[in-house]
Amino acid sequence: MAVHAQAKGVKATAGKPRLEDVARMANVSPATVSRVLNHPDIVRQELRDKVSKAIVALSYTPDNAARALMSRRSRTMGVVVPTLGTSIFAEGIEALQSRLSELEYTLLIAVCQYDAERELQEVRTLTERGVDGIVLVGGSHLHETYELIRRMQVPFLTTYVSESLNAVPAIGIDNASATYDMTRYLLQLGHRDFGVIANTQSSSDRTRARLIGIKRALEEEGLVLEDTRVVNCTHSVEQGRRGVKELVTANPSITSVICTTDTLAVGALAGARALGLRVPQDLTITGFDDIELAAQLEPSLTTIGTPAREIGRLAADCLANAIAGIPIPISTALPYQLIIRGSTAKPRRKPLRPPPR
Amino acid sequence: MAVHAQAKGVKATAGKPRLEDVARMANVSPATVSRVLNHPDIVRQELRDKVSKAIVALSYTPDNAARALMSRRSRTMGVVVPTLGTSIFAEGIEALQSRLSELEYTLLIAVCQYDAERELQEVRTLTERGVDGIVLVGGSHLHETYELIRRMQVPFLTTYVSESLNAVPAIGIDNASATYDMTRYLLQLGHRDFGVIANTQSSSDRTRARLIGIKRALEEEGLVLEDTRVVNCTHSVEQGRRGVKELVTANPSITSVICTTDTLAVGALAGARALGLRVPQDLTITGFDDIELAAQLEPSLTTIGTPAREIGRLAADCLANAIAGIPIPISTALPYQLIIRGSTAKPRRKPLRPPPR
DNA sequence: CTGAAAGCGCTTACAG
DNA sequence: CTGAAAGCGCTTACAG
Repeated sequence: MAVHAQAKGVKATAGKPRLEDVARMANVSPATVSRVLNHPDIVRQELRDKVSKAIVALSYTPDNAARALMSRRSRTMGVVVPTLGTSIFAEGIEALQSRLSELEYTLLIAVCQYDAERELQEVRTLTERGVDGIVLVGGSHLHETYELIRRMQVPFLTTYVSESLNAVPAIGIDNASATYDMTRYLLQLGHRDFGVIANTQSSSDRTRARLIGIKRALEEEGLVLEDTRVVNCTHSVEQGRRGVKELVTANPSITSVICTTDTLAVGALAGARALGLRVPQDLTITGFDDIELAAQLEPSLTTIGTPAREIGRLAADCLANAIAGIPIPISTALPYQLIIRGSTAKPRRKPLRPPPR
Repeated sequence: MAVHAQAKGVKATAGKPRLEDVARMANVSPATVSRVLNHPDIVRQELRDKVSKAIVALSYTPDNAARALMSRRSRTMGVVVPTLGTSIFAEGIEALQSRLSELEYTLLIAVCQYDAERELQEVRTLTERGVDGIVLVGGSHLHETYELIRRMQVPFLTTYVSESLNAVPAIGIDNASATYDMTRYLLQLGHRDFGVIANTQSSSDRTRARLIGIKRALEEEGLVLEDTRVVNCTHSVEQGRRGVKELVTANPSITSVICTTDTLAVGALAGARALGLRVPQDLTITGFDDIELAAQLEPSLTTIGTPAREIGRLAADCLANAIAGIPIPISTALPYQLIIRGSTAKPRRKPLRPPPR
């Protein structure tokens, strides 16, 4: 008992100051200190000043755990992204965090490596940590993930796609429309003989939408994209490199290769080079995302620009609004950009020489 | 009063189950449920099973705010990075988060854009959120930042540099030694006439160390790096582009340009191209970091590889260990790699033509 | 090994 | 406008 009391005594002097310490110093009740912190307008000026002084004097900061316990609000949001290695996700997160910081929220981040099970696990952790809102990427998630978040009764939105699924608000771009535009541009250049490299193994909904856009544009011209013209793969530079070889070997008449991401296109560029093909003279190659690298490559990459920062910033605002009772628009379609650079040109006239070596 | 009671009744059925609900269902005291959760070994098997079943039946998850309030542990770590736009930081964060997740910690992330004031502000937020540990990048931080963290009495470490400052444990590489090796390699190729592009405006300690390494190697050969040979700039591709023009214009005899980061080197490569200079035939250019882009450029970039993933993973382990009472080594120097690619060659024989256009 | 009780540091009806 | 009191959902000495 005596020991306990002493321990408490030590704590009071050495430990972090508590609300009570501020109250004592300012000669008011703890309730008043709390009010100064949370609803300053309902406290008389005089007391407000006394309390403020005491807070500064003790350099008091409220304990967030206690605060969260009472208010049922952690002032923390959670996000799960497939990876940070792609600059559009890195940029989006950066903007999300910056904006949240301005709104006085912190950001809990998790990476799932394009693995839906892992995403569920991370979402579970986030909900257990009591986040006030959740941001995911894309529209394909495990059923349990949706359920879990719904049970939490927490604002939730999906990013990088504009199409809402399962009534979850979405902020992003119309992927199908973007690849449709890209394909129309290539058709206008005169291309009729296409190959596609698509990371269908992962992030399935965005890739699927991108494939749909390509096919729609081709069909309008009476062209059909045969299965042999589509390489399905995972998401890596290496897969792009392999993909272009596969396509050109199987279909030497191909003049244009559409990749569903820039990462794949970077690989395709390298693969074309390895085959002795000049881009864009011998082969046109396009990407999607406009990663930082795209403009710096030789040739620079024709691609679709995604407004990643804008997505992140908007996501932050929408979550904060939702908590304040303002509903999140079910679908927010942001403008994308068709960025024409050096990797696209009119189709070559002559057939391809058989690959050297 | 009646209303209040009713509200409570509703809550008990509709809201999240609490520890007490589990206890009631399992016919034990709340204390026992808590023990099953935290110290299962001191609970009799039979009760343990009953409690476990009740937990599953109610799909109970403990409230972290309450838990944190009692245990003084949030099971959350915090990290502040200069940016996520550089792949080495993105990779490091990814590895840090993955490992923390395995250790059942969550990660609060903040970005400071190379701004020390902003870093302090974000650290302040992290400490107020009650993180159990903090990771920063590099060794140059505001005095207040160190003080703040010290007061928090929370494990703290610095990453990407191996040199410990202010007694803060460091995990990273020896930057000076890395650029020393790089410079020696260039000297061995025959270069004697150097220029340097350095982002001295930001992340000062790492850049400073890198400059020191360069100068040490040169001095050993009796060479001096004059001030006109060093372009001081901020961190962007554009600055690298500008830097190389400045250097070559002022000193046409330069044969080799050392950049303190890959981002600058990417700009330098583009700048050289714009000047009509071939790399590496006319000009040798080197970077630092081995960002993803480095291998894909044309020419590919000679650079220093930093073990970012390893740094992140180790940081997670060290923080967790520190909480368990195992002290963090004051300095952990990880191996870097000199990666020789296509942007470096022997110096040209002839003087540079005056820049075309 | 288990339960009753106190308490972590706050917030917010309630009563003045 | 302010204070005394209850309580948020847990954990952990303490006593059995």
